[in-house]
Amino acid sequence: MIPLEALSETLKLLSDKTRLTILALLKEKEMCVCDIVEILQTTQPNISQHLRRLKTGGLVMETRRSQWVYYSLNVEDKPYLHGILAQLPSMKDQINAAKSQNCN
Amino acid sequence: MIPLEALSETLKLLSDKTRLTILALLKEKEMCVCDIVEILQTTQPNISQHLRRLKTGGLVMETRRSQWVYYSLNVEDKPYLHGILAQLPSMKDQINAAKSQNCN
DNA sequence: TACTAATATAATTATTTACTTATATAATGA
DNA sequence: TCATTATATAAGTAAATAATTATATTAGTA
Repeated sequence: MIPLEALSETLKLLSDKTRLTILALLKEKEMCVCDIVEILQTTQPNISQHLRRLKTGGLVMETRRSQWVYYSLNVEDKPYLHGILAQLPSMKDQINAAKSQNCN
Repeated sequence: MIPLEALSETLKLLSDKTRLTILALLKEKEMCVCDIVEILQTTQPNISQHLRRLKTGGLVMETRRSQWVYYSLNVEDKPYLHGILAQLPSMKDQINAAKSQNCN
C-alpha cells in the first residue's frame, strides 16, 4: 500500500495534459526527445522538463544512444496505473503524421 | 475512450492530497461535510470547496438529509479509476478516533 | 579543432491552485 | 420570529506550476 503522499505525487504527474500525451506516445513505442517535440509541436525545453519529472517520478526510463536520449514507459511495476494508461487514446495517427519530418 | 482533456481533468482531482483523503474516507462510508472537517482537521470552507470540485468532476454525489449534506463516492461507472481507488489506505482508525466528538 | 545537432538546465513570467477569512444561505428548534 | 447549526459562496493571498527564453552540456562529424 502506497502512502497517500506518494500516490498524490504520482497522480500529479498524470494530471497534466502534456505529460499524459507524452505517456500516450510512449505507450506506442519508445521515443527520443526530438520525436516528442515534433509531434506535440512545442519547445524542446518544455518536453525535456516534463520528461525529467516523469523520470524522477519513476514513470519513464531513459537510455542514451549516441546523441539521442530515448524515453520509454516504466510502469510494469505499477499495476494500479494500468486502468488509466489503458484509457489513453491511440497516438498512431499523430506519430505517422510527423514521420515525414523526422529529426534523425 | 475518454478524451485526453477530460482524463487530465479527472486526474487533477485525484492529484491533491486533501481530495485523495476525502475519497479514501468516502470509500469507507458516506459522510457529511462536518464529519470530514472533523477528521481532516481543517476548515469547513476548505472541505466544502474540495467537495464541490469532486462533485462537478463526477467523482462524488451529494444528498441532503435535513441540515446535513451527505457525500458518497460515485465511481461505479469509472472502472479505470478502480486501480487507484484500491490503493487508498484504510481510514478506519481516523474515523474511529474522531467518533467521540461527532457533529451530529 | 571547429561546427552542428540533440538534450539539459537555469531564470523568468503568467497562470493556476489550495487555503484562509468573511459572509451568505438553508434547515432546525425554542 | 430568533438563535443555532450545517453548509455554500466570495474574495483575497501565498505557493505551486507550465511554458518561454536564454544558455550550457554532450555527442557526432567535417
